[in-house]
Amino acid sequence: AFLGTPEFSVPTLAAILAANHEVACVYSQPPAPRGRGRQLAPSAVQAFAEAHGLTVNTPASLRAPEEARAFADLGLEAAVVVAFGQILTRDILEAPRLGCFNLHASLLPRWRGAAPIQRAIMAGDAITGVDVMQMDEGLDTGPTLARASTRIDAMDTSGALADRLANLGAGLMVEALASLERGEARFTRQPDEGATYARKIRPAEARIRWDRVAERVDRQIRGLSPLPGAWFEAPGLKGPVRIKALLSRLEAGEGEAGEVLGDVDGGLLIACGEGAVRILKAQREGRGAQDAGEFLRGFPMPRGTRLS
RNA sequence: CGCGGGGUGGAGCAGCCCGGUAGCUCGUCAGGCUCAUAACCUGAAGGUCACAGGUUCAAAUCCUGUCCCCGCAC
Repeated sequence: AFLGTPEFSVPTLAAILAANHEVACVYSQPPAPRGRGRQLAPSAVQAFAEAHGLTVNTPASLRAPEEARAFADLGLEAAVVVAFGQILTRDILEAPRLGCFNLHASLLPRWRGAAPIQRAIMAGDAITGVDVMQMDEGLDTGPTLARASTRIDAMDTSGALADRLANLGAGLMVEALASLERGEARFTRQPDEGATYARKIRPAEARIRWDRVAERVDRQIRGLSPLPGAWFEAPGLKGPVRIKALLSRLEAGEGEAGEVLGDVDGGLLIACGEGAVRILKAQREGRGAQDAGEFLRGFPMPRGTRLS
């Protein structure tokens, strides 16, 4: 069985299918009202699975006794879990013969939890990766059996990194399953040392504070891009306008925190508490994302403009 | 029926409230200046103002409906 929900989970499911594994059932979070208009929409995994003719089950909770029984009755060899969104109880974890295996987007034990990709970028990590672990009842604490890593580039965003890790992880999971089938999987207990918790992103964290050092602002922008998007306010014709910064680069520069230092070279240079960042891609409310050059043509922010 | 913003020459925007010459930045083309230039100057081309109805002497602008995009909330 495969358990997953968002876009991040899809490459792994696709890779498992491509490797000719039999997928008895796909579990995903139930369709929820999302987006504008509160339309009921299926998760990315459900949409993909149904398009490939797989059986999809979307229970509100796998804790329900009948759901747990149905899961056990599948008579699984193994279950693959990628960003499913529900905590699995012991009876679920022990139902498949080999157990449940989770793909997690960090180099464990660092960044256990909900938002490992964003947290890694925001913390300025130089390297991150994906781990496959045997799930236990703790939060991302199970013994690992496979790992792949990737560098975090100076201009990486969470979106780009998530794509990379999803694909890296898909291949890694297939390899891990193969080693399990051969009985050659070797498990490594996670050390306690270096464990950190990747707390879910709170809305308040998305607001940019220009009085912080540039490194931190830059990481915040890239770590929260494209979702939820780090934002600030700029003076507009009809009051303050909320602007999301979607891509940035560290740059030299001095000035009052939040002061626009220049708008040349196709990017907005803005002074931080220390140093400066150049915003290369931005989006104002009600509009689409644009490169800095385009953005500034429609929304001029001359040198000296004060941002908050 | 969750709240809100937007669809205007190739790109990005203003104009809409207070109906009546289509404006700005950039790009394109031509010419000029310059040792030279993505710089500067001059000129030109290019728009059924998302779509369909309605009101009006007259609609980008007011009213109704449809399609698409986006922010918040979720």
